[in-house]
Amino acid sequence: MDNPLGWREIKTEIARRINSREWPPGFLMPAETSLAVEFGCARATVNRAVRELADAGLVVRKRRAGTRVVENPIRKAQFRIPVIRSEVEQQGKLYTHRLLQRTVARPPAGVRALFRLSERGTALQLAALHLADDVPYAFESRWINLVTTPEARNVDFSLVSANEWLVKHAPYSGGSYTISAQAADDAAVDALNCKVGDPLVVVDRNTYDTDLCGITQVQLRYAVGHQLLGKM
Amino acid sequence: MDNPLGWREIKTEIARRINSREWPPGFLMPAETSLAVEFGCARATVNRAVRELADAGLVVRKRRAGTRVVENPIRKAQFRIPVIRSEVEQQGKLYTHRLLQRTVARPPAGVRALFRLSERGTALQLAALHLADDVPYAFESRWINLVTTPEARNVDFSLVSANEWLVKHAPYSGGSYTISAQAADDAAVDALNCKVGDPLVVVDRNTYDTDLCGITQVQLRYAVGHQLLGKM
DNA sequence: AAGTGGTCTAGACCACTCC
DNA sequence: GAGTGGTCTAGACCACTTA
Repeated sequence: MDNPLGWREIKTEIARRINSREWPPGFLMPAETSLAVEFGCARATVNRAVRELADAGLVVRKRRAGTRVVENPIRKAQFRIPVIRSEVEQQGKLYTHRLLQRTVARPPAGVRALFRLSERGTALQLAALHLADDVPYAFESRWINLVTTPEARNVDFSLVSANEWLVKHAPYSGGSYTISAQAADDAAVDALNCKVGDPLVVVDRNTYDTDLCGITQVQLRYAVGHQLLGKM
Repeated sequence: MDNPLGWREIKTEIARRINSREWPPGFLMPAETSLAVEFGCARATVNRAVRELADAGLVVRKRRAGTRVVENPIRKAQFRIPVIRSEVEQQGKLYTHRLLQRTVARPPAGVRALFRLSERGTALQLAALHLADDVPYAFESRWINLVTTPEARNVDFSLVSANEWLVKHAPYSGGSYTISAQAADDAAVDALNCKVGDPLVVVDRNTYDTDLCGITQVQLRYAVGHQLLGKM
């Protein structure tokens, strides 16, 4: 060993051995202590490197059993869900939004379950349009839980978009989403200025607080041709 | 302090303070050393906790400047891109696939650039259909770089799907993808047994080796109604 | 029973950046 | 110059799992 190796270099070197099949799928890697000797560093440094590889899904670690190169690498793709304003402004465009609808109503069963509401419970329903340089960008249909987030009742969502307000004012712990393709219906046609039947990227998103009680449920229908970008 | 606190508990506690607005957006957090004193642990333990929060995008760390609660939390969503076989089998269905086309041809300009080919260079072109319980699941159109992956020329992709083979035999360093919604064209109609114009979820994916030279380019068109699931 | 990874400690040095 | 996070060390104990 010439230089003191950092965890990044060790991680890269191990990743190289895995990619080059020097350590093929299923291979049982040397223990941390052995690697520490090989690389001439402390065990903690190796640990950091291998832990990152485990986070990335390249290896699986088990106490006593050791670290194995994964058989079927399940790649974890990441993509960022920014506030739409940032997304638009990063393209160098002017972001605006329009509140189309705001009512307090009884939500459908799915949302009711998510919010843990009784059959007669109500929630805040919003519809809004996000625009980039005055061109429709995404059409938002949202329910907000007034039990977990009562302050939302008095917010003027024509001034602040619900997304931005919630991000700054609602507690947050996690969420789930689904991406699908749907044909534009009449509401979408009006809002997004497209034709009936046009294929739209649709993102449905649920957000939970720390008790896993639903805070908000939102459906975003993006304008025709929109692409979600990601990395692996 | 009663018990010795682990980094998970510290991470949870700090996340709580951020979610509860006790430490609002933009707030300058105490330094690691202070937190170590408060929590009665070593600085490295606090470091681990705060580093994870930084990875999750809740705080931003800068040397000398300290750690700040982020203003516009950009949530990183993750979703898994498994081998389609696993995806189907996890639903308790029988996975099969059919090779529809296999040619060596001159790829379009986009693929040529990705693979760093000359104008007259060729690559392997595949079309395949993935089925779940004999029902069309996804239609795959793929180009494979025969420079980076020459062994692909002699593989029988009617026996092993290209995805599975590449995952096990091609070096890998990274990739990018885009998700969009597209109307079904004639080819998709034939393969996926749908109607012309039906909205389909389409995933385009590029994969690179360690030199950032393209290995494969693939487009997956999922059957009508397919949803991609993710977590945040 | 033994060997693995998971975690923590107390200390150290360095790189960076703000003052 | 001084204070922050980034990293590394050498050692320790523990939890877990397999043999």
